[in-house]
Amino acid sequence: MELSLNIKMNDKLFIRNPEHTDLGKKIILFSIELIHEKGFEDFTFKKLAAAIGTTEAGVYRYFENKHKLLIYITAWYWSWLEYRVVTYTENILDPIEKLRKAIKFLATSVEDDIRTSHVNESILHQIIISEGSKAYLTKHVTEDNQDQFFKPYKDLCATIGNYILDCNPDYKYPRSLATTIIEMAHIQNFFMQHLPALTDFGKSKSESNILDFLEDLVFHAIKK
Amino acid sequence: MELSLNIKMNDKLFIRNPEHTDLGKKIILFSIELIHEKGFEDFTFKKLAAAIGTTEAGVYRYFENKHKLLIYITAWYWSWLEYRVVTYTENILDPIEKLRKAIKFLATSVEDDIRTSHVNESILHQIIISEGSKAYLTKHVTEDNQDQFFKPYKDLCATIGNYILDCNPDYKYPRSLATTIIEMAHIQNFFMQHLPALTDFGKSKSESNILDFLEDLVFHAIKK
DNA sequence: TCTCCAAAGATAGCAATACTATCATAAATA
DNA sequence: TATTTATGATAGTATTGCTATCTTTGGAGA
Repeated sequence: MELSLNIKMNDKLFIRNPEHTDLGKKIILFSIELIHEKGFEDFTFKKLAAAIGTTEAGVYRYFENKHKLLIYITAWYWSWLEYRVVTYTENILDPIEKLRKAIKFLATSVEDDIRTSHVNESILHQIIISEGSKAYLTKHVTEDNQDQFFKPYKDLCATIGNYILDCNPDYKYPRSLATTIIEMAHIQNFFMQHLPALTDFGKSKSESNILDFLEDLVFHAIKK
Repeated sequence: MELSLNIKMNDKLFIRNPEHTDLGKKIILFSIELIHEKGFEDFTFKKLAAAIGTTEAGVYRYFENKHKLLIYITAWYWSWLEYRVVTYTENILDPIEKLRKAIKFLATSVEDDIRTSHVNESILHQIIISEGSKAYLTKHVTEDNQDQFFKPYKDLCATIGNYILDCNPDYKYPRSLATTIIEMAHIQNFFMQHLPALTDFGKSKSESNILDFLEDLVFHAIKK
């Protein structure tokens, strides 16, 4: 039996749907590798084309520019992550345990998901940490938002926000706490790796410490 | 009486010290305006030179590239902010009140500081929110860190971390909580302005709500 | 007052980036 | 078999991100 997982993407993000063709899938696969290797600023469609063995024009047939491609892969990540969080927590009845498990999904590295052959989730997670916020930190965030590019992130935020409300219906900041968990999971991870003086995890450099910090933060915040 | 405030900057950040000349000060002043107006990606030294009335080569005599200039202005901001936090909280004896005041400084917009004629702090604050993290979200963060470019941020983080420990010496994550306050003050502000569904402040769009959220978060976290 | 020297202006040039356009060809489909 | 559709191959253009060189100017020291 062959598993496969398909995520429906906003079709304003691309010119031609990369999931529909071999070249399209290669563009996704190699762009994740190349952005991870060079960083988003040094990543170009020309280099991507060379890595794939196609031409620059070939890539431009799929994506308008590299920023749209970044939004595409970050949106894909949020969709995939929410799918995982929901799937793996749906049979947990205790809301505290449910939220705890969700935090774990948000704050922990992932193995490559074999159901998605054209995406390496492990590297993608690293990209989200280092480059993810560049998807929305732009002057055109409002137009991009009107085109619903950030809906997957918002959906995840709403889901986690509801988990928080299930623990404490009176808590006043469920969405802001949800984004705090998500953003801090990434930022503390980046700081731990590259600017350890900005964290308390410099010595061990272990993800489990970030998890402890976030759990401590969240469960104190929502304590009745 | 004329006030003036001078912040000593890491001299690896520039080729020629911009504080020493008229043109240098103009570069700082106009770059803050232009980055705010166009966003960092669309900001170029050519456009900056045109805005100032000098030439591209003129700007390159002060800064190696636009990324060094971004690090310069963010580092300046962190130094200036720490100076303010320390100055305006040093006579508060109650550690809880001291931390509360510090959070207010971190999470609230500023008026232009008249003691620094070549910097508009109010616009600078907006830049830090939208572009600040791009200073360290690069592939060369490690080299930049070795050159001590992020020391002002680390110093601020250590200061706030100590305020936290003054409230509760047993709290296990003072630095991570400090960066959480600082980063979330900015991210929640950005989300409130541009992606309100990611926060609980979309309706009022008021900074005081962010402040309430952060205070609630911090004082629950460090409660003995 | 002269000199000289640092700062700035003026201009040129070059490789890379970020695209757009056109034409040919191969494979899939009707 | 005709005709879309995807890709390949190639060219071209404006802008970006620099570096280099030569000239001018305005003050500080002799």
